Amino acid sequence: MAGKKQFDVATALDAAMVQFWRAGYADTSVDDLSRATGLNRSSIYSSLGDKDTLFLRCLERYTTRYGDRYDAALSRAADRPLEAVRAFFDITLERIADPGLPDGCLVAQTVMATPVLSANVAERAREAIGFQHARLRAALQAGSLPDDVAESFAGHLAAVNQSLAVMSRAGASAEQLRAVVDVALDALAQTLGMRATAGRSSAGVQGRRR
Amino acid sequence: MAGKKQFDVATALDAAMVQFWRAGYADTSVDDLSRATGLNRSSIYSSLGDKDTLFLRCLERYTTRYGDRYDAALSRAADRPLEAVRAFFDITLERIADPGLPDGCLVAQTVMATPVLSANVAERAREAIGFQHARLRAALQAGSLPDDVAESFAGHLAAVNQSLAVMSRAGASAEQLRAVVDVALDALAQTLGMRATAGRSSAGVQGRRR
DNA sequence: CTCATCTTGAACCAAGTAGTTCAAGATGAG
DNA sequence: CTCATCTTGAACTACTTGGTTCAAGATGAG
Repeated sequence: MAGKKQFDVATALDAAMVQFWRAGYADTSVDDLSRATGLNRSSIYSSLGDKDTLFLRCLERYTTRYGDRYDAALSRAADRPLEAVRAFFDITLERIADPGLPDGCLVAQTVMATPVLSANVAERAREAIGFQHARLRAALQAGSLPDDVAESFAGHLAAVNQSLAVMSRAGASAEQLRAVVDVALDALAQTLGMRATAGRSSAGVQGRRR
Repeated sequence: MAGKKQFDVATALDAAMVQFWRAGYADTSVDDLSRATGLNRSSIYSSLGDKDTLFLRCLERYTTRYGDRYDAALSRAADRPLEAVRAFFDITLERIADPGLPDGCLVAQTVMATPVLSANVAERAREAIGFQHARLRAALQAGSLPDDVAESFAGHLAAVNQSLAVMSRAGASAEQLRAVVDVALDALAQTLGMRATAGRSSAGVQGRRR
């Protein structure tokens, strides 16, 4: 298997991303990456870069992939802000429920390791959290919330979203995570001036599509 | 400095705890611990145990220390549930604001590293989160919230508390963290049947005592 | 077939890792 | 002063880490 052909870089990047996502930067050796991607050490080095740059590429891959989905979920915020935010959290909940993907969140994982990571990596992770906050604020503003309320609520929702990463790693069930989100959604429904419950249905085990 | 005298084990444990807290298990070498405690490698090994047991001792130290404070804060939940929960979050916010202590939270840090930690350690960290949930639930029940509401709200508040660890590592300011908490407190005030705002004052830079 | 191209496995290196041992020295109790 | 006790620094082992190099081989294009 050599010659002109090449392995699928996208697949390899996904595998590396999942490895970093699961174990974090410090706890994944280049050997781990080799095993995860099925690529040789030298192949990784030559075509994926060293550990640091590879991690950066994985982080970027992660943030743009899910960032796009979060944006899509929030796109209907102007019409139906509550539904939009619910869809936003569904992205996270479904990702966590996906058995083919690790628990937690690459960004949360990376942010927590900030004190021992390179400056660029730490900055990128912080940036990702900032984006999350910004897109939630924009959505809430579009949903006709006053600027200051949108600001503080967006911060709260971004924090709750990150908390799901921690709680999922702590072994919380899908229902428990859903309950965490539902309380926030109820609060949002309240401040949006609605009276209907925010859909804190008995939920059941929520889908595992992805 | 030898003979019959001995160094202060408590101080050394605190130093080791802070080191683990800041950098996490994987990213602290025994050399780091030696530097942090001022103790020799062999002294650490002989009187503090190997890295794993030392970490466990630090985790225990952390959870009981702050666990006691959380309990104290929630002790007035029966009379004034809102104030009690606010005091609960103040423990966390003051800890984060303390310049002599790392950002984040040892428990959150540990939980996030669950997939690469020893089983006992991971279990201990999960347990700590469970305790947090339990003490919040008990407080809300004492505050005369229905059992099911107390249950889900406790889960939410425990999650928000953990989110502060993530957000502080992401560089959030004290005011931003306070805002995250205030939204949750507002929601709690609502479901407690109160109408007064939950004290979302303009807060100011909150104290740094301890 | 031929040859340029790419991948691979293995080896290597310097540094760091956890863990352990021990002689030398400092100290305080008697 | 004497001596048992404790700490210390250094050294050592066995292993893993990230990073790099390179000859051998497989492959496909011409």
